[in-house]
Amino acid sequence: MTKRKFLGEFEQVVLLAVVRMAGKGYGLAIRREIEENTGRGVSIGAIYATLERLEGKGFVVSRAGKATAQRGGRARRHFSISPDGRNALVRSRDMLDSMWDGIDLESDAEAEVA
Amino acid sequence: MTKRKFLGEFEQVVLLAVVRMAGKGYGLAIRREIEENTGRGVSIGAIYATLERLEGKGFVVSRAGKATAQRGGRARRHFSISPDGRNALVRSRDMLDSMWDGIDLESDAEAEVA
DNA sequence: TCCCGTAGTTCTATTTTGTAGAACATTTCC
DNA sequence: GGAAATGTTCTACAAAATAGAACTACGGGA
Repeated sequence: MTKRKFLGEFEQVVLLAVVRMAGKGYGLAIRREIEENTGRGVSIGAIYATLERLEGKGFVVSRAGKATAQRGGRARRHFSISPDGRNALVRSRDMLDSMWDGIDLESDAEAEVA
Repeated sequence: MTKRKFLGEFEQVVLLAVVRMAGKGYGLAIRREIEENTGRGVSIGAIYATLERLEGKGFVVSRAGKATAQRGGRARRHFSISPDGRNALVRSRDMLDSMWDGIDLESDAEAEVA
């Protein structure tokens, strides 16, 4: 029961997609958002599993959309980020930033050690 | 055997620490580097497991340090990043950056949806 | 010499995350 | 009523994260 202190790699991505969709995000749309923004292909199962976990941790909240919208198909489940989710995102970003700080990978200045 | 396209969250951190240590990094020192930079406490087992995995993927290389150094204790195992590791780091960073692009979590401008 | 302390790495175990895709649900339109 | 469209849930499993005990190896003193 080791409580994690930082978001997983994919959790960050999904949570950011939720933020981007500004409350209008739902499974398929979130997947699209990620694919369009990053070119990264993801399965729908991966999206929901992650969303589910994020909800369990209180980082997102979901609510059922109106069933009868002007289209065919099942009702959407909309997701939005919570204050805790926002904090988690910032914490993860800051942590990574502090590790990146001062690093310049392009300049070939890697020290060699005998 | 689903080949992952991006580094895991902790893999990124460890790999960055390896870069920071500029070839002089080894297990305990890498742990210290992470803890000092981020305040994040990590077990030594976590460090080695990740380093091992990274090496298996060809993202770091390790070489045994001189056994008889001017100190007690076992010989160190030094790690340095590989060109592939550098690419992986950049890819992961860019992917996250593209998701963060345009987002401002501080400004309370989250849309509410009815 | 042998024990102790120090410095490091390995090993063992387990939980959490990440991943895919089939199955299932719900609504519209012919 | 059945097909097509749109979504979500379920099932399974691989990979990553995590902890800490065990083990290894050297130096220094009694």
